[in-house]
Amino acid sequence: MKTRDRILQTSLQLFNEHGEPRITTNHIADELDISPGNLYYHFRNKDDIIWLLFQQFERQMDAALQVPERRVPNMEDMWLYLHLAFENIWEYRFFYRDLDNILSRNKKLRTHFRRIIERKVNTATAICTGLAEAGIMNATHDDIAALARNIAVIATYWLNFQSIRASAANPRNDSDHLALGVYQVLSLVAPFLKGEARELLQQISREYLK
Amino acid sequence: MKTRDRILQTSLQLFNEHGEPRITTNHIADELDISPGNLYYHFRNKDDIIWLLFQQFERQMDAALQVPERRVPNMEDMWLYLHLAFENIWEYRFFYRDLDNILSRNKKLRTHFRRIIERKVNTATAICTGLAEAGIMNATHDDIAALARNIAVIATYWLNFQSIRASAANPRNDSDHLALGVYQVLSLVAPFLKGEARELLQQISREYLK
DNA sequence: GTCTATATAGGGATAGAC
DNA sequence: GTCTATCCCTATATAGAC
Repeated sequence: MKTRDRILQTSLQLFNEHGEPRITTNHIADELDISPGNLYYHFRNKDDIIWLLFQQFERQMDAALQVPERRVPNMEDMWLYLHLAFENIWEYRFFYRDLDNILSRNKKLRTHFRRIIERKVNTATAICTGLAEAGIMNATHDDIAALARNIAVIATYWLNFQSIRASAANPRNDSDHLALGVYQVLSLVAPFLKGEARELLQQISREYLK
Repeated sequence: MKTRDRILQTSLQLFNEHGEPRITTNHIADELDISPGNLYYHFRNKDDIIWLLFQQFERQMDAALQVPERRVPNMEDMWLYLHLAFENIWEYRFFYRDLDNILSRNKKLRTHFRRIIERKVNTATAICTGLAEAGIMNATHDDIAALARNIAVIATYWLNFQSIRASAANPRNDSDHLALGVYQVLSLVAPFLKGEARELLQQISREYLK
């Protein structure tokens, strides 16, 4: 594996574990048993590393947020869709932990991140509108607008919320947090669904949280 | 006004405006036209200032999160309740901007903040259970549990979410952000309400967002 | 209570040898 | 590509005079 890639990989891991502001370029170099000078041969500065990591994240997120099919999505689609998004966020969670801090240092990154947020809102709106038109969902235009914003907030901050709540006394493993996040988003949508779809969703949720 | 209080006030203002990590003790002293040494006469260190500010916040939040009356809360109660909570968060928003960062530095603060979060969830649960028992709300125990968590997430992170989305091109004033936050939370609750209560809520929301 | 001066430490980043 | 050595800067915090 090339040194450049090892730096990226190790940075991601350390950032996720300890938070980006606490990890210095020296820490990264130490962890890799390379010199700080070597690190600066491969990257201009710390923000450069972060930018590269962000681009990886953005590519995966763009892929995850696509709604490829033309048909109206069903509940299983939504489940899969959310799961992919949450896994991605989990993989690059350092980003979300210090979001304001990181975005305020880098204008380009801020623009791109905002685009991801808008895309979350738009995709959620499109799916819900599709469900409403198909007669599966019962919601007005305003309902859907508010719902889509709430979906985006939960999808963005759920892991942060959990990491504050989670206590050492009552540990859960990582995938539990993701599953609960998906469940929380689905429970936002559920009350707007009509009879059968709603029950199907509850069934999936129960299965999922076991 | 005592120097000690001026330090607290100015710190809060600078933290809110620029973010706590970017404001040093020197910045605070500069802004007040006092020496750094003077600042350290009044406070042991920066975390001491933050802790004092947190205690102010906690006191106000505890007051806001009380559900004093014994009667079942109506929609206007909820509106008022949420509004107080959001105003409080807005006043100490620096805290929420770099939440993980600040909590990871101070264990005592983490414990207390977690308590506030739990209290948000519990109060939301209590109100919803009250509404359900009064026949105003239609929701199972599990519905309410998920709903209360979502309410807490939106109430905690809405302002962060807005500050990322808000663009310089389309400025809104502060109170608009707060109002929209209250609306977002109410729209979480609305679909579980029965006929009249739901319409009353929509009416309040419309009035509120004008 | 307040100031000036300063110690200490750490992070970001570069120069130049190998 | 990689290392060693080092520079600069900034932030926290203290000592001691006034």
